[in-house]
Amino acid sequence: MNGRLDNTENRHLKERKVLDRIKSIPLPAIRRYPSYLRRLKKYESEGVLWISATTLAEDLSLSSILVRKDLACTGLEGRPKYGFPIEPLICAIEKSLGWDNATDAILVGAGNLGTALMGYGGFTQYGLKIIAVFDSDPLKIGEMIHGVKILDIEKTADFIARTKIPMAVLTVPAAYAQLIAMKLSDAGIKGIWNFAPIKLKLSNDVIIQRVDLASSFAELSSRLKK
Amino acid sequence: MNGRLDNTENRHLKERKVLDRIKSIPLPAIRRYPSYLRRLKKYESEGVLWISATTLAEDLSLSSILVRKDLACTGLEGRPKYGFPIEPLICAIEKSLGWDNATDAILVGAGNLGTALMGYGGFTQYGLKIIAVFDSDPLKIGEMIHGVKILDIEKTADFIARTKIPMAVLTVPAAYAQLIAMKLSDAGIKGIWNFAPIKLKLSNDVIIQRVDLASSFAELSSRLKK
DNA sequence: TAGATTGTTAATCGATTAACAATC
DNA sequence: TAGATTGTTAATCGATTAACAATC
Repeated sequence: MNGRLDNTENRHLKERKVLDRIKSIPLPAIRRYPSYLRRLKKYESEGVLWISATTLAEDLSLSSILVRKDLACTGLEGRPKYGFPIEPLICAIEKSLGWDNATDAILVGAGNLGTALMGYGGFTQYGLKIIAVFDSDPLKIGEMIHGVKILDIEKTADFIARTKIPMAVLTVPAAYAQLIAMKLSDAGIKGIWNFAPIKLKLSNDVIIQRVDLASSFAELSSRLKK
Repeated sequence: MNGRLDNTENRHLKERKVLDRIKSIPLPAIRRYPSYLRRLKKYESEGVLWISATTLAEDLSLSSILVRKDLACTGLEGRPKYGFPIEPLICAIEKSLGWDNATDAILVGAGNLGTALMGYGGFTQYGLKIIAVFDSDPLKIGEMIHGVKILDIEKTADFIARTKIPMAVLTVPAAYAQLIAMKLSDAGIKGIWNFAPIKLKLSNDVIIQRVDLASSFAELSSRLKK
């Protein structure tokens, strides 16, 4: 009886701990997760079943303690001497990222950048599924782009409201980005992955993630200068 | 006499200090510089002559102390009560980034992504000047892309060796990225801005800056999950 | 068992924030 | 002068690294 009670309590404690951990995975770890995933999937495809944080760290030129800490954040426990079972580890990381259930998204702007992203292919691996593409060019509307139909950008708001789609990839020219983003926001979008070289100003309940090429180039320039 | 000696010493000390600062500008500051630049240029175009770190910080939703520290790293001194003179401040930041003299670069891979980047326009603002584009597609070779001629990718190594061009923007498909990067490296390229979703492995004297969309999307996913 | 690898607790490091005297 | 803003020195915070007992 006592044993059973202790067990229940233990399980609750453990669940609590896992929850806390999910909430508090440090951002740098989150950013490293995709590179772990890539590597782990490669091992998996080679038939490897177990991997140690030490090995993974070496392959990615990271410190082994860092990798161990990062993996611990997923809540999966490793086995001393063996490391981590690869398949469950992949699942645990994907779950931590929210990549276990594919996120449906729309892509707005079927120009060169939008087309390039559609062709990237890797997106399905990230649990990102583009279910519709929107553009304003009458020549493009109705065409297919990597298996997805291009729809009239005027119908975007309707589409979002109807499908409750949570995410938009924004690849329109900078000059239109703010206006279109506001329409997306009004229609109820939850997150915007913004590729336009503009800082969007929207209500705080829309999450905006910007791909800032200028920052990236600044880093390259300053490293090159040394 | 004494005064003059002191002056010389002072100047040396100051120069020394500036040098130290250049070497040691923290990376996060470097990454914030482009957003400062954008905003400062906007003020400048509006005819504003002086700006305080406080105002700049408010406009960018940053802490004012952070902005003050970042600006201090450029070596430019502000004036209590007035702030910083805009034009010299822009110059100081550009200099810190190495954006004062335009960096010549080539772009390798004239697909959708490469074309999109050529059309971005903002690049000249970053002191990046694409002077040649290379591709393997015979249909593209000889064509113009945003004012730059597309050359045969086979001629890349020659071109680099001849022009001593320091930087390459790599926008080829993932499958070719490593091979092409190795050729660039052998030809003497100093830095590669890598847009292929692949971690390049090159000798350490080539500086590689990767635009990692997976990391960016991971951040968005995890923020959206909360 | 011995040794490698884990998870955890403590130490270090670097960036951000706070406090405040100097100054225009 | 008074008040805003600077530059600098100290405190806080969070991430990385180090140390080490637990364990397969």
